[in-house]
Amino acid sequence: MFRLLNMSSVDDRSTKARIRDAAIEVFAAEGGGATARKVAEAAGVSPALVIHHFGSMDGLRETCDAYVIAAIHAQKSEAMGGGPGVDLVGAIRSFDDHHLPAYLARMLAEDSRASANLVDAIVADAEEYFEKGVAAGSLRPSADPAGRARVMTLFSLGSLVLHHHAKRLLDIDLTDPNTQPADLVGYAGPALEILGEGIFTEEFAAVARQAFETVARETETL
Amino acid sequence: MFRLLNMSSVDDRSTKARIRDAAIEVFAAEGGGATARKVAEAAGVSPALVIHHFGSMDGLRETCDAYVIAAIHAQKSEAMGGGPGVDLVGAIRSFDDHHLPAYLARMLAEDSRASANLVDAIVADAEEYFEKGVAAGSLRPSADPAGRARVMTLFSLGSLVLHHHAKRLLDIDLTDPNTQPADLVGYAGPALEILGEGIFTEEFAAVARQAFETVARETETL
DNA sequence: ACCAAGCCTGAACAAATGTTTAGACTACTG
DNA sequence: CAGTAGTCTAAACATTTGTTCAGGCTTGGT
Repeated sequence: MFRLLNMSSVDDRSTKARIRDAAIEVFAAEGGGATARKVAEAAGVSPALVIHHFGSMDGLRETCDAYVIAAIHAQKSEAMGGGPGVDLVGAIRSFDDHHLPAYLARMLAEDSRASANLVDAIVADAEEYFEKGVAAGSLRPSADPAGRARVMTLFSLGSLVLHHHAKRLLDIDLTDPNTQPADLVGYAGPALEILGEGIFTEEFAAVARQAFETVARETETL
Repeated sequence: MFRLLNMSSVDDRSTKARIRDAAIEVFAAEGGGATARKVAEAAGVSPALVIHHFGSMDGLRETCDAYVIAAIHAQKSEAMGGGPGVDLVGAIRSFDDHHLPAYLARMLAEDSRASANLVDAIVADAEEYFEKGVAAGSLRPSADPAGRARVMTLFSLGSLVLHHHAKRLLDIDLTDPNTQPADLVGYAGPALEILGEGIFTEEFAAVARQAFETVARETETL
């Protein structure tokens, strides 16, 4: 009854979009425990309408997945433009919607095709960007550029997935777009140190690498 | 009916232990979608018995959490003895039970008190071990030892949580205890490079650090 | 041989789930 | 104004969930 009033003055999103956003919020908060009724309540509609618009809960899930993936791809080019380039978490954090990074964190921890495709795309971007970094002289060349990009992506996204622990350990909310750079000191400081000079001494790194290669070769010939 | 025969010749675990192990397997595979009936089927018992032994599904979950935590603490001292020390994933991978690392990965992604306590304990160990590494000359000293240990733990555990992606990207199963060192080349190689010398060039690391500190200080004084 | 105790199951239960149905209300179209 | 399409809800549906109940089977003690 107040639909027109509400839509024009308060919320210009379509009902379908409002349900989708509510679903992202609920999925982010409750994970697998999200139900059609919880989503409906969060969106202020009936459970039946949720199904009506998305066919099924699986359909809703797929829509949410596709939406966050699209949002990431839209943000990507912008995020890739400035900054140090390796600050993947920072790029993800800079979404308009607060609940999107948390949804993404849940999504990454699952073994779905959607998350696989997304990670593959992120890795491809990282690889390309690392290449530019090397050419520009900001990144060291690597003996295995593709592998380095992959492992670095695992590190970065892993931190995002563990954002609850990051919050507790470092008092930093990696999913909050309102976090200021100053608040990131606890994470960015050590990360910058690790990625700037490593953590191994040169002697130990050499020894470890050699030991590793030896073991690898031994096992290979078995 | 064949209970005694089975127990003595094939499986000497108590029925309760068998249910617990089956539960770990199901939880690891299905996550939140694990049900009492699936656990019962995996254990070869009735759903009623699952509840009889553990009171409720929550009770079963708590028992499983406590069990893997105990297993980790038991493994810890052994794992800390040899190896490079930073190879947290390797230590976790070396469990007897194949499904334990996968269960752990699921557990870490959740915001439970059990996972918080576990991560805190792992961080404490890492901190202590890093200290020894610095003293022994294998690890560089850090401007923020505690922070470095925390961020490194996030990197390591994050890779474990994302083991599905690691498997796809690097063809490595971080949860499989049977993985040979040679199979880890794709992960350990880049990781060793990153942690050995960093990824930033010295010039860029200096610039980034300075830029970061400036921004942090600016925001602070606002 | 009897009894008590523990292990275990099949059947049933209430609650919650995703989904369907029937219909009310609104808005646009001829 | 009639009608048609779209939006939305209340109620009901079948299914699945965790859990309970009553009782059968085996074991061990006396």
